[in-house]
Amino acid sequence: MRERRRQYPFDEIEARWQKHWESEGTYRALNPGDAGFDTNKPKYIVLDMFPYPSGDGLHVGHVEGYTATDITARFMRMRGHNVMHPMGWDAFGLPAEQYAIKTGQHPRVTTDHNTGQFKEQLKRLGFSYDWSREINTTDPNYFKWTQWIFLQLYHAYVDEATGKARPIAELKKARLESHPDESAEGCRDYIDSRRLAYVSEVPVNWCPELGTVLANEEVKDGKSEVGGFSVEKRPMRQWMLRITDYAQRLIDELEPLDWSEGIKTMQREWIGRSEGAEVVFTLADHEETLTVFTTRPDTLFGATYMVVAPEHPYVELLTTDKQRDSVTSYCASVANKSDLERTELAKEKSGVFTGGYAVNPVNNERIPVWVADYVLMTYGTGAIMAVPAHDERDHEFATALGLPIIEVVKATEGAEVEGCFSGDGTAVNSGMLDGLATAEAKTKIIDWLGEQGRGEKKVNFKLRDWLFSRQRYWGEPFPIVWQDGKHQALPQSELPIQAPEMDDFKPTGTSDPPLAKAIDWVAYSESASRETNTMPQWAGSCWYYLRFADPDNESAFISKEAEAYWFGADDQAGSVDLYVGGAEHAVLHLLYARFWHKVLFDLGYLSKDEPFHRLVNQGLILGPDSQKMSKSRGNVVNPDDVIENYGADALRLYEMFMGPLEQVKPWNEHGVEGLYRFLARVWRLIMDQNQEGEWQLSMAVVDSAPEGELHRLLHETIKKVTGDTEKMAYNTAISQMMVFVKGYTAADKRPVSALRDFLALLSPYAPHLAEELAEKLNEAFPGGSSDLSLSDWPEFDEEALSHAEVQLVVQVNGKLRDRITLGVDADKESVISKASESRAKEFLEGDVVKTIVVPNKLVNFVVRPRA
RNA sequence: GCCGACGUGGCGGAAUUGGUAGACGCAACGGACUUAAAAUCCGUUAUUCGCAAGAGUGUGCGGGUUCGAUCCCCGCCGUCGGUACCA
Repeated sequence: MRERRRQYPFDEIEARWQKHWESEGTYRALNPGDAGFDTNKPKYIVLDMFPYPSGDGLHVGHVEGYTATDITARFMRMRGHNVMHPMGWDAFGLPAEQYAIKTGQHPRVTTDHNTGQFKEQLKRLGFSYDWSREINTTDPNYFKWTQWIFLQLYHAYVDEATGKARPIAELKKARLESHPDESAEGCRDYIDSRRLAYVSEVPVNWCPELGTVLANEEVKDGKSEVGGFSVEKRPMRQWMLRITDYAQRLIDELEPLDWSEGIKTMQREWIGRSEGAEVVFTLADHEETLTVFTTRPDTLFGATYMVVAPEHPYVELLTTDKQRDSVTSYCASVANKSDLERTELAKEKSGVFTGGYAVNPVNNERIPVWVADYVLMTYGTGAIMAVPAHDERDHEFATALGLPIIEVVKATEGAEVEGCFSGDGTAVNSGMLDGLATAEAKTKIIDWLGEQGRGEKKVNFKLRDWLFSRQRYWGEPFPIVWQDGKHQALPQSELPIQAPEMDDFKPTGTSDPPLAKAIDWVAYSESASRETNTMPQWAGSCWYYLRFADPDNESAFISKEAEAYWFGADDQAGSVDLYVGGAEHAVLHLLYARFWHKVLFDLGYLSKDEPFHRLVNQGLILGPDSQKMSKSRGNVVNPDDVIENYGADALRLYEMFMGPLEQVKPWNEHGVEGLYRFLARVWRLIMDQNQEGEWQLSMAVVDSAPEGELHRLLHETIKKVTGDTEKMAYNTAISQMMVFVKGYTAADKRPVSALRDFLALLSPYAPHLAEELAEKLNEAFPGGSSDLSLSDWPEFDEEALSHAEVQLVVQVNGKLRDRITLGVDADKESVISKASESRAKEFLEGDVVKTIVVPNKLVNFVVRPRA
């Protein structure tokens, strides 16, 4: 291939236009207040999920999503929008830090090198980014505001009455009024317990291999999502963000967004709302009570035992001397298990009897309390009532350990159930509930429990608070110092808090972060020392889309004017008009970003409660072997090679032509060639080679208007490409452009106006070639606009699409028998008469029972053969 | 197990308020141009029977609704993604 002659000079063309766009600032989006800002233009934000600039450079998966957004950005620009299409770098992160540990090279150096390489590669693809808005999460001018947002979280709480965040100062004022006698310390503890950013000593996911803790969302199947290392539970004092206060809103406010149902469902399930009741059990030999959460309070009569989690605070209390040894050793063995062992590998349920008993409030029966690791301390109350007849887990446990099973729900008739029935039915053996359907039984028992003061309705969520600190060097330091064992926020004026220069990035080997080694830095004052944890990588990506609107602002994270214009100018739900990225961020990034956005909205900094209006997830591109691309498989396609051989336009076009954006699809080595040939045909549609082998404008290009078939083909193409580009159905738009080129190549006179319109349609897809050819046309035929990518999108003429005649299908009993041609909108009688004279005639033996005519489409004769 | 998406030629895919299945591209085959090749251009290409005209079959499998089903309904099978003792 390297030796093959180029079919058109894409290398010269592409380099030339990229230089032109850069020097002219062609794709600069203006802010309100900028010279030349046009108030009449509607705004449109097209956003890519910004990349982590890894040392491997750009891969074809990046190119897919970025090309899709680039096409939409260019399309919307041509349709008269002020388009913001920015790019930046999510540059804090593990690989640079690990490289630093290995080589001693500062992560800053690695990061700068990699971002430079990424940017070069992006520019070679001709993406119309507004580079004046470029941001980098590791830039102090950026993370200053990440830290500032953390301070907002720290200084805020959620007001229960409104469900909205408010300044913590308001809470403090109210507290002082309501508890005038409380000690300063007591008040402070109360306030600290309500902050959206708080410190908690809880069992966290500690990954020894990575030397850091991880959020729940970062642990998959008991292993770290990054690297797949094992993770263990370890109690540590860590920063947490109170995302659970937003659980309900994160579900409700998802509704109006233009996201795929699949992603919405994933988020909803992650948040995991479930409705049920809390039931209070008294203990047989103690004053204390044991509260459980259940979604099936109607099965209370079937509760034959209870289970508490091994970490439950009452384990000690409940355990009798006789049982002490076995309980202690059971809890110890559970504590040593990794998450993986406790869930994945635990096929068999295990547990031990504590020796203690609780009393079932509905019948005063004594039921034994067990401790078992199938009950999680982190959900509900960490204790359950076990109804082995109607819960599969309880059933399994009871069966294994020989505990009694009492049926209290009868399945509705007809449905034969095997083993354990966990569906809805009719209550039996349940005293006052007998005969009631499950839903009614639930209501009745909850009311009864309420009257007795033994329980109430309750909603629970699976979502946990967000573990927000990491033991890393290469991340945002917290704007926090510790004094006398208490945390204290640093003032905004001290931001940004920068990490100290260090040579040794290695983990400490303990749970202390590497920053703890910078003794001078940690010593903030004589009595105060700095927080040495850093923020997780998600912090910077939680709000970057906001910063693009006002990237250089030094006095605010975004100006009010820029915020109002870009993020609040219309009434659709969600601010960013189009957001494209991989589905791997369906829960993590999108959940966290929505949470921060809502807090900033509540505090009055933003116009809308949701960040992203329309979300599209691009599908994975597989290797030519239909396997996931990976270095170890050796099936990675490098975009640089493709550009070298076929040009950026061909690469862009091929990736869009492969199939629907959202779909997973394999790379085909020959596929790019097909699109390269198409672009060469476009070139030769307008250019010819003379005898010296030089390219010149084709003699076939004429200054006249298209007529007849050519006219119709043009307008069909405008219509199809416009509609498909709107729908992001880029593959079918490209195929229509191929049809156009085929039709116009066959014509020996090619009207320049039609070619100009076609190049406009092509320009979002193959911007370099389109721009070059438009310029060639302008040189020979004055009157075209000077910058094709900023010209107006062509309009189609509905009249040009009409045909005088139309082909109809003739069917007999639904089978295709012939095709006939008639004038458009021919009346039913003439359609039937012509159809019955067609070749379908010989199949009309028998009685025609019915005749169906679909205007301009088909005729179907329903024939019953004569007996 | 549960949730979601999907299943169409040799391959990527197109077509659905139910109305000509296979657009467009790749690959393959045949031809033109060439000393030859590359590039380019033209043609064929779901499958079975047939010299042909034509006929039969065909959108994962089995049923159903309908004049008519790739599309709607019921039941299976398979692939991919997510999730996993959440009481």
